[in-house]
Amino acid sequence: MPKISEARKETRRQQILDAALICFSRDGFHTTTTADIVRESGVSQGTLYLYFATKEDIVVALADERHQGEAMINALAQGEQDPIRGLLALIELYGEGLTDPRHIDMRRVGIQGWGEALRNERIRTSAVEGLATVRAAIARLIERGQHTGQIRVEIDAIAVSRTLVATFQGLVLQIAWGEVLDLRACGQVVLGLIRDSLLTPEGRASFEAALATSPVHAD
Amino acid sequence: MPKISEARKETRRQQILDAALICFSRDGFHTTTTADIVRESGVSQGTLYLYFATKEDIVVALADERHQGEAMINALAQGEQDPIRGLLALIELYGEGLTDPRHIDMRRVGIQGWGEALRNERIRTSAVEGLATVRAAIARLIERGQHTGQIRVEIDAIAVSRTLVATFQGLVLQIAWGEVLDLRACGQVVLGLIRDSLLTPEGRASFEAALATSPVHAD
Amino acid sequence: MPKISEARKETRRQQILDAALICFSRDGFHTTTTADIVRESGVSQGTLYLYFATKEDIVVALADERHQGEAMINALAQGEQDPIRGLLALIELYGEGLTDPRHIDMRRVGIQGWGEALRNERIRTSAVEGLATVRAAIARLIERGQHTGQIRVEIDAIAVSRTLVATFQGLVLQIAWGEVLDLRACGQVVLGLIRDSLLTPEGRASFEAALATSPVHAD
Amino acid sequence: MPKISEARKETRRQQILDAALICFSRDGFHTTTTADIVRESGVSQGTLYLYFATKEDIVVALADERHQGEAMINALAQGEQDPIRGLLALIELYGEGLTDPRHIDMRRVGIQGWGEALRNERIRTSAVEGLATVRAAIARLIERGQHTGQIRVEIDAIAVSRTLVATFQGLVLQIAWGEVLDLRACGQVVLGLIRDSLLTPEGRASFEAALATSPVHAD
DNA sequence: TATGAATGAGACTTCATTCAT
DNA sequence: AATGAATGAAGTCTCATTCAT
Repeated sequence: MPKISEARKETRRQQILDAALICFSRDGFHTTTTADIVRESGVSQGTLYLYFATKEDIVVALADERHQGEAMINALAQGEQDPIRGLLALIELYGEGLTDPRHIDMRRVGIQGWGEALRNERIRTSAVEGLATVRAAIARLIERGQHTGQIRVEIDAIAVSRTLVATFQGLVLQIAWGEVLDLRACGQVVLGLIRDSLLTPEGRASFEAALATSPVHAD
Repeated sequence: MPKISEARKETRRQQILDAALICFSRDGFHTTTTADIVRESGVSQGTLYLYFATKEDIVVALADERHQGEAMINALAQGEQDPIRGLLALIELYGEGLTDPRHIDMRRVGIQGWGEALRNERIRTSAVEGLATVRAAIARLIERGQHTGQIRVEIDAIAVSRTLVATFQGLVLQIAWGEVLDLRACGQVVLGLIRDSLLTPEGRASFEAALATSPVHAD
Repeated sequence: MPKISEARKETRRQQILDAALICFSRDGFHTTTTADIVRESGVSQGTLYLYFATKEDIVVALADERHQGEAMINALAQGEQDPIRGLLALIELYGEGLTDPRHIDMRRVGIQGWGEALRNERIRTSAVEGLATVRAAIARLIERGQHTGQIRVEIDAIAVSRTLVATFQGLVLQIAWGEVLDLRACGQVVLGLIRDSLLTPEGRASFEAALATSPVHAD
Repeated sequence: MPKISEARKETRRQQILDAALICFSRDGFHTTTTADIVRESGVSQGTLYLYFATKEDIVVALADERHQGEAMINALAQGEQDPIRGLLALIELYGEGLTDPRHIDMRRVGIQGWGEALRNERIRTSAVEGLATVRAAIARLIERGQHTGQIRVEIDAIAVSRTLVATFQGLVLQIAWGEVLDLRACGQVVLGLIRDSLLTPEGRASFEAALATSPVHAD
């Protein structure tokens, strides 16, 4: 029987992760010391190691946390009946996530994680799974669109999904660097790709209809 | 009159940078110790600091070196008379650079640099300048294409260039992670965007002609 | 509530300072390594830096510690009702301090500090304050003696105090160098200065009386 | 037969010592690097070691150089026929040396040397010999005064000479620390000691006569 | 469960000295 | 005789982790 309730334990854990996110965003994984996290979180040095075995575990835990958010977003997109609508919903959601100030630390830490993932098995696994989840969601939407005749059958769903995700990743990076970019205009470029390159004439009709009822406008 | 020729000095410097690139690619900036670089390069601890004042200076020097390569590639692209041909040349060159095994360490180190750039002024400057160089080259090609009537005038050249660069960045990342992706197919997606979304009917003629004489095939 | 009592903490700190004093006396500030202090004190490298932020801080702390001892000695001297007695008490105390084997390391380190004080603001401040404290005590005794008519009014109290302190400093140095000197005889020279050059006839009476009840004999 | 003339060699050597003096005065022995001396002197790193085997040798050479100056001063004092005049001449000369701006670096380096002398045999030897030279000169003057009946026979010549030198040392220190002190007044204290405590009535007559023809005035 | 003092391995950097030219 | 690039030992300080309380 635990002396401390499961809920209280989770609160503590989250308290540490929140602090770590702030530190990592500000100073990077390696420059951040456990002492920094301790200071930021208000727990003691010893307590930190009661919840995480190593500093690396904190990094991994944060990577996994990001992942969860992505899974949620996708579920949302798959819920759409019309695959074109689903695609647009996904783009819109990710587009919003790109600039939402509440996620700025997450995005910054995520970019650091890209580098870590090159050499850290656990982090790469986490990153690649996140990538795969989104990619699969997009690919499935495209395949559904091909079945419904809205998307051209000769389109390589995998390649498109990879490319779209790549574009998002690059935009995340540029925004995090403080580049001033017209995200709306970039979104139009992506929508242009979909409309002009992917869709069949029937698909284009759904596309226009979807845009009319969506905050993302085509021109 | 220097006892050691300027050339010899440059060789030494490069020797250190080469070693550092290998180490950084393998272990990351922070995990790599100066002792590692010393071991890899064959120079002594003291000599290392004869050529670079701090470890950070080595990182920055590598960032700047990458940058130079990019400037060269762009000059190449601007040489093309036909803007569409120039655009395709750029895409082809970067596409090749994406998988060229000689640059694998550079790409891995570059990705680490993305994270550093978030917090290190000198590295961000270097990274952002590299980005700007490529972006500007693409934007100029597009604008030239708009003047020649090959590219639709309502296209936002800046947004397209940013988006294209973003896509490249994302693909660099995915490839570095060891993701197995059909780069040819992804290239087709990008070419599709250009052909279907950017070009005028006249532009499309140049496009087909250019592809016919290029290693990147559309079908 | 601290896990470790304030007293225990102070003990640790003193333990380090004691070790440092021994090392500095033996090897000098610059030749002494933190490893030496660690070895001598029995604490670990890490612990050393838990109590002192830098090696220089240890040096400064030792300088300040010396200072405190001096303040105490002076309070003692000011307690004397008769200024002549006070003066003699001071001289006697300092004379004893000159050869007391318990303070040998302090004196040696103090001399090193004289050199450091030339270039180190914090150490100079500490040294100059110590000097000023003693000087002021002597000057005040002299002024009191002038008011009571025991010391000639045309005497420059400040100059005398400075000169007396200077003499002490020089003797400290010579003794530390291992010079074999007859400290009793040197004391007589100083007493001679006071008796013959400073005192009024009335003062001389107190002087003789004071000597008769003091361990320093004029014979 | 040397390739380089003895004179030119000596010039080089002095050039290095001059630079070292400046560096040591500014930064201290230990903080000064051979690179600093090289920079200040204009010779090369290699050349430095052509003239001095080790950095310590430079320090010792400077200590010995100081020493020579002292020997000269004393010869001057011993030239005086009248021992009282000689004593006053010595005091005057040293008093001037105390503030002469041309010797400021020498005094600062000398003070550093006091600390080094505690642990470095060669430097202590040099320092102690310098001290002994001056002390002996003063003692001899006093003994001569005792023979001529100008100085009281019960005076301990050794103790007085030690005490006088000590006073000078202390004043050197205080001045080097930037203490604002009335050197004239301090000189009067020392003169007072001599006149009131050391001299016989006959001696006092010579004393007054000497002062009248000297820049150091008693009243 | 919580604390925070203690640890010690190891990182970066400096610098006196050497030696090939 | 003169140079200055090269060396590598050693120094200061940091920090992830442990453990007695």
